[in-house]
Amino acid sequence: MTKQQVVENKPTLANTTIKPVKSDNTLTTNVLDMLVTAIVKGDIAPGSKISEPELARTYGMSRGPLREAIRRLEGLRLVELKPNVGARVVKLSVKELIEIYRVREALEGMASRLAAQYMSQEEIDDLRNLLDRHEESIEQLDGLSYFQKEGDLDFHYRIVKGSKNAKMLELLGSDLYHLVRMYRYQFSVSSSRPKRALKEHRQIVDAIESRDPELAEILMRRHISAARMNIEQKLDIKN
Amino acid sequence: MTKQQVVENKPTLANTTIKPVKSDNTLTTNVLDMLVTAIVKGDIAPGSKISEPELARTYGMSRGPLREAIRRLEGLRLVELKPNVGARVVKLSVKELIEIYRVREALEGMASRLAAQYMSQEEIDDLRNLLDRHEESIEQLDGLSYFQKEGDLDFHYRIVKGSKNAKMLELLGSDLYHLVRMYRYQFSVSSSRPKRALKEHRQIVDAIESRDPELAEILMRRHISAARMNIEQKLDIKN
DNA sequence: ATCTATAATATTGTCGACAATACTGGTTTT
DNA sequence: AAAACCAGTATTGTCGACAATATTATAGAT
Repeated sequence: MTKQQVVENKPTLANTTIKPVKSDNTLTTNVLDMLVTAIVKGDIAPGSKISEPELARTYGMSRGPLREAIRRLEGLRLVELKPNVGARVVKLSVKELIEIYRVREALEGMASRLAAQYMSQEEIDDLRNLLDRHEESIEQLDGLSYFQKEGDLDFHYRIVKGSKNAKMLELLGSDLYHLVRMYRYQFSVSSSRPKRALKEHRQIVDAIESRDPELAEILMRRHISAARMNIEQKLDIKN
Repeated sequence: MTKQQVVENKPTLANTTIKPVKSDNTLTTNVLDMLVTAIVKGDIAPGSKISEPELARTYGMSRGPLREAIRRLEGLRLVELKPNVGARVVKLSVKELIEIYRVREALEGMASRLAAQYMSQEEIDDLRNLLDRHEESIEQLDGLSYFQKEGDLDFHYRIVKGSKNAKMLELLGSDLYHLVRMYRYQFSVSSSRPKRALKEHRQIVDAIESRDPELAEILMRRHISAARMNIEQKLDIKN
């Protein structure tokens, strides 16, 4: 009888969208996971320095694997490395956040276009279910924070997956969404018009189900563009 | 008196567009640069396994820094890591290449749009000079290989830089262009209609100089889309 | 002879120690 | 008092050795 992992199937935890729940047994990957969530949730402050000796003591391991994990964090754009000095957690300015939204507009617009061609009917149905659950969450305000923090990205992630373009999934999943989530935790984004957003989500799904790539792309671009302008307007004063 | 490694300063030609020629004195970054060019140029075969002991012997260093470099290579998507097994050089299928071109279409389309807004007149002039040089290269066939292998990406890189969007530059520069170059070396891409491409490049610059974001995006998307279809047509048979 | 199981080998994972560089505080100089 | 210099300390960079895992080779069974 092997160590058959019973991976629980609850598909709504915070990190399900980003990485599968397999707990690797190498120290590097373990500490990497921990550091990712710690950084995204702000437990390690943005802009703060990452001390190898301190972390090694904290996690009870040697510096070797830790350093490797840090090099991987750099690949995820969550820390910045300076030779002979060390790693600092990225501190995202509003300017950078805006940049990310421009990238998302381009990338997810294309993803929607492709999803309109390649997404299966089953995936579309699932997506509609997801949106129904989001609607409930919005009605009763308790689940509201979930929807805003993670649920929204869930939707976007599924569209990208529906594009069947692995490279796009990789770029968004491992480079950008981490940063977006980090931002949301950091500024504890109050709400960017949840009902309006939900409506836009539904329109996008409609376009996809109609197999209208052109429209799907346009709607997604508008949707993300609107979110960007919302941020600009809300945060333009404090750099 | 310690074993002060004298690292030679050869400014690895191929990667000039991508990263500035600062020769860091840390072993990890040095070997990283070497490995990047070795992989991109195919000196290390696609799909082949990366042996830590072997490379350590080759470069005369210990496995520690080497492992860190490999972790960074993973961030650049040039190798794939499997725990307890090791790293393999990515082997790009035509399918993945097509995916990359779809991503480029989206991303660089947006980059062109932004460049039409933010590129300085000086940058535009430089760009025109670059295209003139490309034209010469095409006339006399000797420089032709340069234009096709590196010059083309030079053009695209400058557009992206002109967008003033650091995140986009990061994604394209460190994630995608390496792979595109790798592909070109690998398949020694005979030529994708150099004269036609040059003409399209000029049209794009025109649109940027006219400060017409809409048109700049459309032209760039068409340009990349055409390149993609060219590849599809040329390579669709063999997987 | 093919397949399975076990042993030998090689490779990856991890650790602690030392060297090289950056940072900190205090002293000296103007 | 401000700036420059210097010593002491802490952190990062590198190394070689050992442990854990995977791969290969050998031996045995059907």
